[in-house]
Parts: sequence; structure tokens; C-alpha cells
Amino acid sequence: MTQTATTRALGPKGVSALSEELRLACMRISRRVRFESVDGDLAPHHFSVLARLEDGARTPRRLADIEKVSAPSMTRTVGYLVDAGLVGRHDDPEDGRRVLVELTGEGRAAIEQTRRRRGRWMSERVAELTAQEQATLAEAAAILGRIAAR
Amino acid sequence: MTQTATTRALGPKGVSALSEELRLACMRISRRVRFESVDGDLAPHHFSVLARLEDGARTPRRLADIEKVSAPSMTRTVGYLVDAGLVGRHDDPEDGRRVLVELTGEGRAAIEQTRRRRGRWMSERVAELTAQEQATLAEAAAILGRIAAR
DNA sequence: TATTGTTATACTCTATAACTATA
DNA sequence: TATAGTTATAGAGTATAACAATA
Repeated sequence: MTQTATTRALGPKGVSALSEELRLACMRISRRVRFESVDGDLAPHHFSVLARLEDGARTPRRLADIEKVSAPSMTRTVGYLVDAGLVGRHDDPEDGRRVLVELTGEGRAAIEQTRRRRGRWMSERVAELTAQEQATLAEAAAILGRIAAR
Repeated sequence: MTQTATTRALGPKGVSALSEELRLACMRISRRVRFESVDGDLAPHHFSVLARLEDGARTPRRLADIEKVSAPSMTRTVGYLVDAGLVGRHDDPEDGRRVLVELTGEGRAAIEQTRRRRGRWMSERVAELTAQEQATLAEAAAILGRIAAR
């Protein structure tokens, strides 16, 4: 709640400068991670949908809402994932209009593989930092996580 | 160079966990910033090319190489920006095969406007943090900047 | 002969509108 | 009548191949 006596909150100029620096740093990190790990032919929107299914089956309608794309687009995306064997499509026993999309074992494996590849680039760099720097980043990650969730 | 006696560098597990947390935080921040600031009809690839021209004119060939797209794609993108009045296309007096693409005043204004909009979302959130948190983020931004540049 | 830029053509992802089946 | 999903069709953005102009 209270702040230490030696530090003062930043003024508008300082806030603006820090925000710009942080924003750019985050964008660059994201871009590097994305480029450095080619994701083995799994396009961003395909991976994104797979990840949404990790904690359970979803209808195409719900997936379209979450991913902010149209229903026909999601039909197409799900169709691709079915053909690739990464998800299964089943009729909902409770509502004949509905379809449930669910991860296959292969789909789960694809998610894990993509995550591992992406994590490698970052891990190699974090490992080279001093303990002090790692501690700072751990605190920063928590703060950034809170900011992004708001 | 030397580290404080009270902290120890992270082991492989800790590095991996921290990396994943940081990577996700950076991705989420980037995505939020991108979504929250709609960029006034300026698509990402259009903005990206404009930004490349800030420190001087470039040929379409060079722009295509930098942005990692094909020459025909860049022809199309530059064509759009010319139609929008954001860049100008001029013959290179030194080499008749070449064309030089250059920012117009309107193009410069569009870059500034986009940057301002993007900065606002982040600034609003950074301003609400404690002085301690802001200080942590300032250190983190410097470290992340170094990582991204390597 | 090599390089710069454009045009021709095709593929992918996206969208809106129209259609089918179920509630 | 409303909702879930699909199919039909069109609009961006991208790519490769072929072409014209210049070096």
C-alpha cells in the first residue's frame, strides 16, 4: 500500500517513456519468439484454436466468439484441424444443432511441441542472466501479467 | 559482475518456468496493445512499411527484403500507400531501373498518430502502479531490450 | 546476362448472405 | 421465430512465374 521513502511515483512524462519502452520490449520479444520458432507448419490461428480446447470441448460458435472471427471462418479452421487429425468433431447429444470440437491425442502433442519450441529461444537467453536480473524479471512478469489481464 | 550473496541463479526448471511466464506476459501485452488501439484503418503491414521509411527513402526491393515479403507483394503494398497519400514514388535519378519510396507529411502524421494511440493503453496502466513496481518494470524493460536485440 | 519493378494468375484466410436442421 | 452450423461467393494479402526496362 505505502511506498518506500526513497522512490517516488513517475510523473506523466516518465510514465509515457517507460510505457513506450516496455511496449516496444514486449513486442520485440514476442516477434523474436514467433520468428525463431517456426512452429512446424502450425499457423498462428490454428495453434490458437487448439490451445482454446485444452481445458475441454467447445462448440464452433463459442470458438468463433473467443477468437473474434466469423462462424464460417471457424467452420473452415475446424475443418482443417479435423483433416490434420488434431481435433475431432462430434454431435452434441443434448442439442442436435450443436457440434462439439475436441482435442485428439495428436492435437495435444502438437500443442506441447509448439510450446517447447517457443520456450527454448527464451530459456536460452534467460539462463545467461545474473541471479539479480532473473529476480527482476520474475517480479516484472507478475506485474505485466496483472496489467495484461485487466 | 559479481552477484549478491543472498540470491542464486535459477536452475533449468526455474529458468524454463520464468521464461514461459515472461514469454506469455509479453505476448499478452503485445496483443492487448494491438487490439486496444485500432490504428485507424492502418493495417499492420502498412504501418510496418511506413515506419521503415522514417529514416529515409527506400527502394521497393529493399522494403521487400526487410519485411520478408515478395517483390510483387511490396508493389501492391506501396501502391496502396501511394493511393492513400502516405508515401510518394519517385524515379531514382542514378539508376533508371529503380524507384524510391518516400514518406509524405501525411505519412509521417499517420505514424505519429498510431504511436500515440498505442502508447495510451499502456500508459494508463503503468500510471496506476506503485513507485516500486514502476522501478521494477524500468529495470525489466532494459533487460528485455537487451535480450530482444541479441 | 543480371537486376528492378510490374503484371498475370492462383492460393489462403477472412467476411457477409443465404440455406438447412433443430429448438 | 431463434439458434447452430454449413455452403456460396467475394475481397484482402501473399506467392510464383513471366515480362519489360535498364545496367
